[in-house]
Amino acid sequence: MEKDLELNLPKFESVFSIDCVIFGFEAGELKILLIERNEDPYKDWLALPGYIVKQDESLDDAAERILYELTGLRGLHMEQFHTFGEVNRHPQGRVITVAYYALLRLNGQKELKPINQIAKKAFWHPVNDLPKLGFDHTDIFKTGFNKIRRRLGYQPIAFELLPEKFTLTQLQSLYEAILNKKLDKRNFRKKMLSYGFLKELDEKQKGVSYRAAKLYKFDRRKYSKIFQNDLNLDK
Amino acid sequence: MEKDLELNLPKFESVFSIDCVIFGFEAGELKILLIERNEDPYKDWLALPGYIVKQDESLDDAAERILYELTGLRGLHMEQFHTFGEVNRHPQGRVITVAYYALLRLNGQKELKPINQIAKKAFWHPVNDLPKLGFDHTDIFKTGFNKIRRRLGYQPIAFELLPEKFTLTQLQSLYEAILNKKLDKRNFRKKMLSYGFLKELDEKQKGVSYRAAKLYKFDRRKYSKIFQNDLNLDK
DNA sequence: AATATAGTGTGTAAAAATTACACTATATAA
DNA sequence: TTATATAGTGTAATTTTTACACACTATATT
Repeated sequence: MEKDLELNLPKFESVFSIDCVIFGFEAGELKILLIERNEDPYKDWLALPGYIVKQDESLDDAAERILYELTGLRGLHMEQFHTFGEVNRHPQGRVITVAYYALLRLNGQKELKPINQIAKKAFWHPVNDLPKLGFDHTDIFKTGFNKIRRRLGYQPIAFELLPEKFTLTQLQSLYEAILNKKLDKRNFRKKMLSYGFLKELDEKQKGVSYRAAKLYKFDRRKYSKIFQNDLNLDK
Repeated sequence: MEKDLELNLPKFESVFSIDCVIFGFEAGELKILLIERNEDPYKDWLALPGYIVKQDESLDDAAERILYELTGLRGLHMEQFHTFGEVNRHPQGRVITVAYYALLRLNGQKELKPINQIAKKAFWHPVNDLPKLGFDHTDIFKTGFNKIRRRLGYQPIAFELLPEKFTLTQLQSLYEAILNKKLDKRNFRKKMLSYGFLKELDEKQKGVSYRAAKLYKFDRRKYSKIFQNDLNLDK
């Protein structure tokens, strides 16, 4: 940690903050939401969107507010995944941070506009080839990425990253991006369809210069029914 | 939350604490470590072992210290599993708590002796039929129990609860206790042995009034090798 | 010494899930 | 019309999971 970052800044005794690891998927590529900081410490550095929790708000509420203020995004379903509490992780003193993640569909992205002045700008960056980040945010990102990779196996998180209507190839390439490996097309389709929670639509892809693929959507009702059975009808 | 608990106590603005959900297994029964509090708020109530983190210690260090001071236990491998941060979860003000879990073998338990005066006593209590706990500790316990239930499927946590040498029946009844369902004996053994990380010893159970079972131990080296392969040699 | 008791230890066949693998179909662009 | 780029499809072999019942053995009891 750069020691000169500490100069002339107030000291914290006991503060909690939130940091957000927000994934997006676009053009077959998995991305993460970063800000350029406009405030010390780490002014002008790239970092995860994150800030201090207020006295009278829950962690979940703080996460939603902070993400909104720094990036203009709101209404995401975020979940905490780890709390980082090393003594010297923040140059101004003792700050522990609760890290949240969310997944977001990036179809035809509106510009990201920070609401307050803490962030100079907010933007999407591919998860591969991530730049150096302020604080311990590189660690936080890595921990979060491992978490969603795990979660992909037993929770329907992929659909949060796709447009409402998607092709099976899009779904597969998302899985491949998160798991970082190639999957077999026929086996992937067989398996996904066998779950029974994908609804085939009477519609096809448009605007492509090759055979258009069928569109599907995720049927959350059916998913819940199946998932509940898994939990309750245990033998 | 009982409002009169707030009377005459100092107010906290911003404090972090640790709470510990420690599981033990004894006589076929899964237990959890509780204390009887000797300090307001919730004086004389039962609660999870937990207390406030100091300025100059990491969360992991705090967890170890606090568990030791309240119960006399130390050297456990603890891991955080969730952070609880509702605004009013603590009657004295804003306290967020990072919850940790650990698993412990209870073979021929030495008495539990709190080191400082925060806890009147510490004791093991069966996880079924849990009494009412102070703060939001019942929620914390439930969240922790669900976590280890999940983790049982992909991490070798069961062995932390058993003595070094154990029988397959003991292992099975531990799985049954955590998962809260009966398993098939032959299938369970076949599967466990097929992993190849259980080492059969040249030794048998002693002091039982029936055919003595073979003893096994968990071979962590072999486990690591297998587990690493799972992670790296992905197709 | 015989017997009761209580838990140990073992095998197989059927069903289900997973894997590996390659070609035809179709939409658009040139 | 032809080139190109992706969509869409089936099967056999292998592996994993499931369901299921009885003989064995050490001790305790009579």
